Amino acid sequence: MRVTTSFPLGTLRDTPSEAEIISHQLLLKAGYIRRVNSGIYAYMPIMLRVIEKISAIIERELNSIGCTKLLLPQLHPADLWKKSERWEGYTAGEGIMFNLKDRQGKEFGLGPTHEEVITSIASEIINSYKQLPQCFYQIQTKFRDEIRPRFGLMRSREFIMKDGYSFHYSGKDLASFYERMGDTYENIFKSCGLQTVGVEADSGAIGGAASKEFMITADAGEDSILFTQSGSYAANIEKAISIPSQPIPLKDSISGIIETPQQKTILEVCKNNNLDPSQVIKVVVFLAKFEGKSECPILACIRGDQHINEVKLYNLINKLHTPNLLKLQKIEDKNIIDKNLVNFPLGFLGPDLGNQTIKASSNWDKKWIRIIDHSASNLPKFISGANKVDLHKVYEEFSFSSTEYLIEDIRNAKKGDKIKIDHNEELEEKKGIEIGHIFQLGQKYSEKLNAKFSDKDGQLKNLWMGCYGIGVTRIAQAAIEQNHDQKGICWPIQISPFEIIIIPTNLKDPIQKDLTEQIYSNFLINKVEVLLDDRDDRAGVKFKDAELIGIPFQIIIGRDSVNKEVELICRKNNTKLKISADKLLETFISESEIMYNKNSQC
RNA sequence: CGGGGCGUGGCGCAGCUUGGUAGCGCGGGUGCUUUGGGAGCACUAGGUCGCAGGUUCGAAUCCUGUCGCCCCGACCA
Repeated sequence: MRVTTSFPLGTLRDTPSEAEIISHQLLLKAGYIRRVNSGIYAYMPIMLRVIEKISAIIERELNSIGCTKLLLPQLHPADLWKKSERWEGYTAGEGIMFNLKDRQGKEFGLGPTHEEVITSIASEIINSYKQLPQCFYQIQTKFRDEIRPRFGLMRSREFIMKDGYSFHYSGKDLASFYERMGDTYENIFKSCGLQTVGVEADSGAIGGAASKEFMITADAGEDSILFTQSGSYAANIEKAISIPSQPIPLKDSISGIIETPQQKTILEVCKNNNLDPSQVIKVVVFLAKFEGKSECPILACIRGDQHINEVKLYNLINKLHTPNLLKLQKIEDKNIIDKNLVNFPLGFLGPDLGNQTIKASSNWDKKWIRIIDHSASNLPKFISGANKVDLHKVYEEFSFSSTEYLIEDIRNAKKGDKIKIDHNEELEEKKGIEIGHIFQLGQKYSEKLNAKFSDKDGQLKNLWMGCYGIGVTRIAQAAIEQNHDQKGICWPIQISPFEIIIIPTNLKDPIQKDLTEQIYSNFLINKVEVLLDDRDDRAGVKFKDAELIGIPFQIIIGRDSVNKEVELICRKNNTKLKISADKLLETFISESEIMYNKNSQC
């Protein structure tokens, strides 16, 4: 490709002010993407090459384990989503599915994910266990009406994703395929030249049993991951399970009511009364809103030095109740409290708060759902609110197991926690960018969409399903977050738009020009992905642009052309090799091979 | 949705307090010079100052409304 005639670069001198994180700034400045609207981007030619590189790697690896590529529609009829009971959750309120009506008033959604569509189609073509297992995938634009799009392609409203769906005759077959897919994902990311970590994950709105996320570690990441140094454990903080530190026992001498005027937080209570947070149980109130408008108030209790994990709490409540849980929110708003609760001493709540605090006129359920975390359930003696303003009290021999309390894990694991009692390894924390996620869906969708097959015994059974996503455009940006320097992008060669860029420093010099053309055509003939910067610009401009766009190798053709000598430069570590033009191709091939094999090290 | 910030040429910004011919740097075009690290000189094109009302002889500037974007949070794959 020639910059002047077929491949305009569109680099910018200044960084557009809208970009905050480095990878987003570089994508814009180096001319890879242009913003069209909030969370909507055009992929420029140079970006498309990166996308196609990543896609090709994904296709190669998935095909190697027998997956089949197809292309599904983006307009999804509402009926399908109503069958899976996701329509309301995905469109109402803060749902993320764009939706619209056709000229006849029929409702449609723009596909944010494709479980419904693929399941309904698979059920039509899969009749017998003999056709199983089967895995279909596509690489296509997804639409999500994110509440707040941000960081360029990291969280955009329109993005390219590889999504795959597998079908099985048993949970066991699904589980083994899921493991295989996990290995394939590792290969894909390694083939892209990326460092990733696989972590246990919450399965979120997609639902299902096991799920694993693949993260690129980077400070700009939106997720927190907890892991042990040895690699024996790694999980998203939403899912991570650990052992909390030991509580400090309360003194025997303390008992009865404690006056705590204006002390509404754990910290204030501890500071003023010489207590440790681990001696306190905090009571947090939530409201669960279910599909069909029913609402239940929740008392969630946890040791004072720990934090409630709202994802765990959400999943727990969703599991316990039949209508789908739409929303879980903390009750803090005074208007809501006044309307639904009476004698409600917020800030001084204890675990024995009575059901009579819920007003008869409220449309809430008239009974608190009571949940306590393991960290607090067996404290023999603890401090908590006395259910009266400005008072706390010492609870002794309060038994959660004999009351209406559910004892569950609703706690955020944290840095420094141990993962096993007899083990000294402590959890560490890092930020990560989620680029892949695999799920064992089980039979959730096949049940709802009536997707059945005949088993060996002739009985109709629900298909077992898995689903597997990779954020293609997100990988591209995350790769930059992981591979850049002060000058610009340093692509891993595996996903770089070109392998090499030729920079003639002065095209008016006929010797340089001839040598440039000769080298360029030689590279083309030998199928090297080469970009020729044939602009009539000063050398400095071309050097800067080449560094900015981040192609791993540069050939500088300059003064030494008279002697048929050029320079070969490695973008990443800036090594320069002065070399005869005759040996250029073979040197490049061996150098680039090293780079391909060594995961983008020169 | 709550809080904060910003809308002025392709990009980055000044001008607004105190109303009076719409500016600067970069980028674009033409010409000459220059040519290994974002060149110099000269000429040049390009803007309904987000939009709509209002105040005024006169509004980028003041007032009201509205739309959009960015950041933090809430929320969410």
